[in-house]
Amino acid sequence: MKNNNIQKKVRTRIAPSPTGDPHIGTLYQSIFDYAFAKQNNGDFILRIEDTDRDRFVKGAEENIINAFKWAGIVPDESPSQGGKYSPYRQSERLYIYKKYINELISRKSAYYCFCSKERLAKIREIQIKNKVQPKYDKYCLNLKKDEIDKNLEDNKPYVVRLNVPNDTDIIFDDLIRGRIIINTKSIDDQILLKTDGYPTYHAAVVIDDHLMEITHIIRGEEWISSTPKHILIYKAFGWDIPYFAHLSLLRNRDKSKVSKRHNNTSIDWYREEGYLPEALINYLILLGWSSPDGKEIISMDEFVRKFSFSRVTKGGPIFDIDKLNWINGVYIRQLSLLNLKKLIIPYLKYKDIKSSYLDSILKLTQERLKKLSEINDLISFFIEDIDIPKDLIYGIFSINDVKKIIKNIILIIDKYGINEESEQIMREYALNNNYKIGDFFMIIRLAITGRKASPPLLDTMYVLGDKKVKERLSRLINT
RNA sequence: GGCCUCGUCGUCUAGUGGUCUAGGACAUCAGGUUUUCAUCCUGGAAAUCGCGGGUUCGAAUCCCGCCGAGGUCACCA
Repeated sequence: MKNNNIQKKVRTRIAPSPTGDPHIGTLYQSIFDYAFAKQNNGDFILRIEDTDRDRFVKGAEENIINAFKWAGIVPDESPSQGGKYSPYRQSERLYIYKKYINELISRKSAYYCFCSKERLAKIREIQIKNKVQPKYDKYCLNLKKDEIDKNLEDNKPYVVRLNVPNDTDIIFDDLIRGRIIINTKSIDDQILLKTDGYPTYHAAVVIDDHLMEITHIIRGEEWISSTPKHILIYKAFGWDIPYFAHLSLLRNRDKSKVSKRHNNTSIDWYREEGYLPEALINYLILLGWSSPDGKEIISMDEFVRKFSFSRVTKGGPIFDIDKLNWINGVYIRQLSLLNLKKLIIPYLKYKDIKSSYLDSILKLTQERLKKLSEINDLISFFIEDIDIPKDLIYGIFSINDVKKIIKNIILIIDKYGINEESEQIMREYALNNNYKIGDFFMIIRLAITGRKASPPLLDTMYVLGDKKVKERLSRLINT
């Protein structure tokens, strides 16, 4: 394959369609586009592919841009920032496509097609019945010039199709998969311009990628089979063919392409759940690539430095939320108290906690968090009143023992306060009365926190303060 | 169905002819960190390298065939 891109500035792009929520698969692809571009001091471009007016969703573009901003993947050029190759929205580039598609027609690489949908459906039906691959039969390729002119004059609806040569091997060297050969026998005369005047993806993507000087097309595996169409278009124009790299697709548990039915595919969901963007990106990196030193906790900066296509994974990884949770926990634990607090406040349902009180609580909670959204559940007993689980408590000791113990604890706190000394005295008390230490402290924990698991008891009591602690303890024995 | 891609522990992966009785991580199990949970530490179980042939003194690694999974075959991207 002839290629002059080697000396050009590296430029990659991500080209999402504004058809719904910002998709996790889009982010996955973009980290590779971004890393490769940055590694080579190149540019990473965000282009919006909104040529399908039926599936267009209002506000989707803004959501995509915000999701990328959250993830920290900042494009060098995009519809919102602009750039040298504006506009970056395909719907605003219609005049460009028209011009180039007309050029293709004049070069005889493309042709007008006036076939009705009914006729198309019919030949399709026959082909399927005869078990041959459904393909357009090139009927309109042989239209006479005056016929075409008349149809155009009559405003007869038309599309423009790519004239795909018959039985030709299209060869390209994928940066991840090596040489791929696809014969044009399996390729239809792709529509380039739709009746509504919009180009199809295939036309727009090639024209834009060329005009925007994209050198490396890094995208999902689902595009492999249409790559020959794109190559044919590049060749028809006489343009340099960019490098292609096809990433494997993220999978559901059942191995199908990752989808809403089985997974949370919206980037927004991960933000709402309280995944840190750095953790999500780290996880996505791991799914598609392996570090030469085997390191699994890796930042985007490090990825940019170490990335190479040869270490990109070929198999389609199953999205495993358990591992993401682990990574997220690692990142949360690495946060400074100040940063944790800053990040967690949007997730807090308790809005009027004293700052210093929140600090004390967070110190006890940080290493127990896997997701920021877990915070409310984890700290509720510090803030709200609790239900004392009497059944659990009296399942451990008898009512009489419990009353005796609690009374003593209150006495100890009255006398010594909450500190290591008083804890030691509690322990001795338990020992002297032959209470199992674990059980002994468990009933205190249950009485004070309302739950079987909590941060270390002494610390918890200390943060809660002796007034609240005593109030909860007495509530248990007074009812 | 045609074409294309892929196939190592449950999951993500390392591995590019001998150092592989296949290494790491998550999850899981057991123990420890003189009270729970979490963190941390230690250890265990877990992959006949999809299957069958070949090449070779020697194959997860090379070749052939098969099987399985996925993708794609739209006036969607």
